[in-house]
Amino acid sequence: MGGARTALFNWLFARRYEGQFLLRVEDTDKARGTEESTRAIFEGMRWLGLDWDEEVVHQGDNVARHRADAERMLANGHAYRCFCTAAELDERRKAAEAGGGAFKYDRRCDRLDPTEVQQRLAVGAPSVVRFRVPEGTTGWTDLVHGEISFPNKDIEDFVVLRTDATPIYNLAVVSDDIAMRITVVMRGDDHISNTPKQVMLYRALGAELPQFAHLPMILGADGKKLSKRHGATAVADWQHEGILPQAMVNFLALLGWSPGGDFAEVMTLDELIAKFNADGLLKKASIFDVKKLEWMNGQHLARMPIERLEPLVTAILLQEGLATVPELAALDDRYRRALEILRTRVRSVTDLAMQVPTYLRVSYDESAVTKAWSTVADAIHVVDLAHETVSAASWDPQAIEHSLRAVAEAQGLAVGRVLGPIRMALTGSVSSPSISEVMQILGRDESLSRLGQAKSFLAGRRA
RNA sequence: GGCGGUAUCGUCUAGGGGACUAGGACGCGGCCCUCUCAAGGCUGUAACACGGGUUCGAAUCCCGUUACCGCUACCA
Repeated sequence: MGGARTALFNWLFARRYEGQFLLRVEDTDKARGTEESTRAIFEGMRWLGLDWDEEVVHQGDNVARHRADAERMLANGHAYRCFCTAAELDERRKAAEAGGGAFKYDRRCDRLDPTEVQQRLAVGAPSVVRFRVPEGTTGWTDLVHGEISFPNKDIEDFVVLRTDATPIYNLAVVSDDIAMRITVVMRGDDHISNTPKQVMLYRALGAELPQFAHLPMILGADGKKLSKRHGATAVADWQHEGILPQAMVNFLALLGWSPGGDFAEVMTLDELIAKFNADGLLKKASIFDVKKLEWMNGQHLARMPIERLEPLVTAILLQEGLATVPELAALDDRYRRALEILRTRVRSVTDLAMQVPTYLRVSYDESAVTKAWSTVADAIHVVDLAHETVSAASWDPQAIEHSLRAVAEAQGLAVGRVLGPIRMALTGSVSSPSISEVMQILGRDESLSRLGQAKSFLAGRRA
């Protein structure tokens, strides 16, 4: 989710200011990224509607340039060869920490005589390339945080090229950003401490600095960084929960960004693009509030064009085996009418789909039966009454409902005592849209048939 | 440990020295509407982390403390 939010902000920023949004897979560390996870990222972005300009760049394809950049720094004095092995460094680190101090590389290889370096290289001694951190302080103006600076003395000479000549993240990123002519870098604020190193690399490589914007993290309900433990953490998980992409985008956009002042929280993508600005970027980490996401989803569910909602519901219905194509076709325009009256009653597309089968067939849930038809004799009486009314009258659900109410009043019964049992007969449930709406969608024949079915069921109960 | 970042209702936030008895949204409670369930309307609950300054005046500026997070790798 954090990655999705970061991508969204980059995308919104690019779209708002008519820039370009570029996607790069940072796979420097072969052990990390798998093909599957990058595919999940692409799919998640597509689902959210975040399209990118230009072809995806794979960092791994640019290793030659990363090396060349390291060589350049070696040549212009911004970097040097270091022959200390990882094991040696480890030992020194441990020793320093045991003494209560912090370890910092002592630059001993920087003091090596040039001929000594040549000799070692000649005999094939393994080495890494280290960046020579200059004196002074390094800072930048962050779009989110304003001025940030670090004393260089707190930064050790860091490795930029490994023993196997593969680049370290910080070098690869800077090298690629320069090559791709990146002007704005928006990323998680866990990168703030990396930034001074990158700033130094830009300078050593003779490149202009991009603008940096460090976005706050997204946390789980417990205030800890979002992880698998928090349940649905991947974009696809929410898709399967029945969350709409536009709701997700809307929700995510408001996590760490605010248009400021009084504003309506439910916004379309276009509205978000129009309002998005760097000023509204917030500094504080925020907690992923599932309840609010669900509310937001309900809002979008109720507002989106019905013709876009329908196919989403159909897909779930078919996939879950809750309905068949002929069944839905038989419903005809009553399908959309059903969706129309149901959409304000649910908060997810899946919940909406679950409601549809009621208009295809009835089934009685035992607990609903005991609740709605608690007294069998009364239930029979009411259902029978309804059956008579429906069959006698001309088909006008509204009028029928009115006459049922009239009957209830005449007999001194609360309206609910009459419509409740009928609702059960019609929908097999204790809750539904209004009786006349339900009858409208079911139609006269189906309504009659369900009333009849309820009569015989209740007769069986009495016996 | 060092360095860096953050700190307003439970949550997301408005606020950028007086307009703040701190506003909105989600959630939660109540009321209205109502055949049920929702939706909708009205309403209640609830916060400036703490301590010092600066100032006539501080949620807003400065300093410190605390808490949380990040970096401190031949991870990204």
